[in-house]
Amino acid sequence: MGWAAGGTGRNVALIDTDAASGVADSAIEPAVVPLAQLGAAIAEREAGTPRPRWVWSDTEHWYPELLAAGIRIERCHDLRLCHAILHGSVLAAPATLHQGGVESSTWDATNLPAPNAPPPPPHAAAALFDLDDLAPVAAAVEASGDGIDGSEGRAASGAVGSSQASAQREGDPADAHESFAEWHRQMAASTGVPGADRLKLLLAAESAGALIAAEMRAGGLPWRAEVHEQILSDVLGPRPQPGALPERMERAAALTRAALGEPGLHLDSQPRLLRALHRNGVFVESTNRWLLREHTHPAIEPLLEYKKLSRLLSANGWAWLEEWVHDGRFRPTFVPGGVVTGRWASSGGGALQIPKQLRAAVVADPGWALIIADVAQLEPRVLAAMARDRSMAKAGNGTDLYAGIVASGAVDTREHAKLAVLGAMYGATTGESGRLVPQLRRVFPDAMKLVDDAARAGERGDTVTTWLGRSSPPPSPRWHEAQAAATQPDADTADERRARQAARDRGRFTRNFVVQGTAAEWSLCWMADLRLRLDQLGTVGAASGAPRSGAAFSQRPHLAFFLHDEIIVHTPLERVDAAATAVREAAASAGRLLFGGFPVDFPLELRVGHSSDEL
DNA sequence: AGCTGGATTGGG
DNA sequence: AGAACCCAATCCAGCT
Repeated sequence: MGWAAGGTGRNVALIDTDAASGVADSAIEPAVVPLAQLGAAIAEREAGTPRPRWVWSDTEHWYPELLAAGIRIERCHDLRLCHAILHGSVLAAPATLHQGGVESSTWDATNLPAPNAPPPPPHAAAALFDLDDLAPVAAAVEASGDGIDGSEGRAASGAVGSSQASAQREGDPADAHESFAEWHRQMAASTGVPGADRLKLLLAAESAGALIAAEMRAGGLPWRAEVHEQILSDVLGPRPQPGALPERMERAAALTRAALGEPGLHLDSQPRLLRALHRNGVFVESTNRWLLREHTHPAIEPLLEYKKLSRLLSANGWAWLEEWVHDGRFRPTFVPGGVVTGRWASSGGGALQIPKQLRAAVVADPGWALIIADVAQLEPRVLAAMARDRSMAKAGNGTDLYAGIVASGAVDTREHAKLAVLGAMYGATTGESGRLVPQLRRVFPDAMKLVDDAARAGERGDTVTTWLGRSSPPPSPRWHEAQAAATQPDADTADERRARQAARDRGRFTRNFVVQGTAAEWSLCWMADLRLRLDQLGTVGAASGAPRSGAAFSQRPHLAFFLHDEIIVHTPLERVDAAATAVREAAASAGRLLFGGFPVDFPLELRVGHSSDEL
């Protein structure tokens, strides 16, 4: 069975996508469930076999409340994220989604054309994570008026009463029918095209990522506030009164001001600080740490100390702790697909920039452990697999790809191997890295051809596409203007220089895009696969007490953190070994999902322990 | 008062 | 040390 859900009012409409398949949209009558009973309705269908794939407008909108009620779902299709992928992808059949003038990369139901794509063939939504998943569920939650009872099969249209409800119906992207129609369009766009399998895998992985992001926020990263506070007081001094600076900062500031002979100097103002430095004979262009370090004035050392402490205080000080850590959990907001390449972004809490200094605050609960796993040299391994470069893949057999590259004879030291590989992926042209790249090109021509081709495509203004089908954005109008200006008869050397510069910049972007984006896809598959494996390990002990926030994770191993190529799993001690095995197996599985039988290793550095500091 | 862009520093 | 790619968060300056 399958269900679509949508809506933001007091009632939620569910469409059985199997029953509705082949039925004209106007004839589809959603089952209406009061919003308060949505959790129970979903939980009931999740308990069945096979479990449905929920199709909904936006995981971020629907899932947190379900999680708070202790309800998890196994799989979904996130229309917003998938629309963004399909809208930009050169692999997707364009007409189905682009028709009607949808320009925004964000799915906006108010701009969508009337559904005109034929209903997908039965089971079209079966995704690669479960080829036997023949039961997509579209869940459309629909705003409607008062007095609707929840009997299945009842027409939602009869429920529209108040003008407020009508207004919500008109423009609500979560509307059941809109969701159902958009789902049809997305299936049409991703079915029967070359590369459909990859695209479907990407849509499934992206949607799983949306579930994981919500679950990680709900589950949280175990964070000991008292350990964090101890670090702060050790480094900054005791917590100051509001408005006052911590002792150590105050001292560093005073020493700096004294050395500069300006007792009233405001150190946080770059222009004023710069002028003061100049007056003291320190002729730096900026207050950048590396520039300052080259000078020997007595103000430099305390100033650098002040800047370091200031950073800790403002980014991860007591205020951060109070805002982001509650009940022993750090709950950042992860933003799947938030970066053009497909990497995740974060919003609030600075989840992607936790300084290593504070890692000691990440401590497992009593009776629990942390599993911290990261992939060694993920991006070059992904590159080797994409390019089917067997020599480079072979260099990555074992644990250290850079050592393997040295063994291949391309370069002489591990440090040079690292510089050469990073230079190849980032497009270095100068410096030591730039000089080493040609040596790599000689030994790994296939891998280098892939990134070089991507760079040339970008320089031409073409889009490039990741392994699973996420395409780079096209060049901006400004970019085209710069290129056009350089080809005019009256173009001067400055025009030409600008155009060449813009082309090269874009070439470096597309060069990196294919590798970074495919690495992000590997990580998504790793996590999505791991999530299902961890769920199969089941809960431990007896669930006790009433459901509370986070109850969905209270007794089971769960993903607690993700950062590009690293994950942290928080697990009951009884499940440590099984969870660690799952982490490894999921990595191997991700490699097979993306690259089939191509012989490429993705070795994990995997540590198990109580505190992330000791690991 | 609120926005934008620059500078800086943390992460991969 | 960095460079070269992708970011977020903070503070400040300068603008409307």
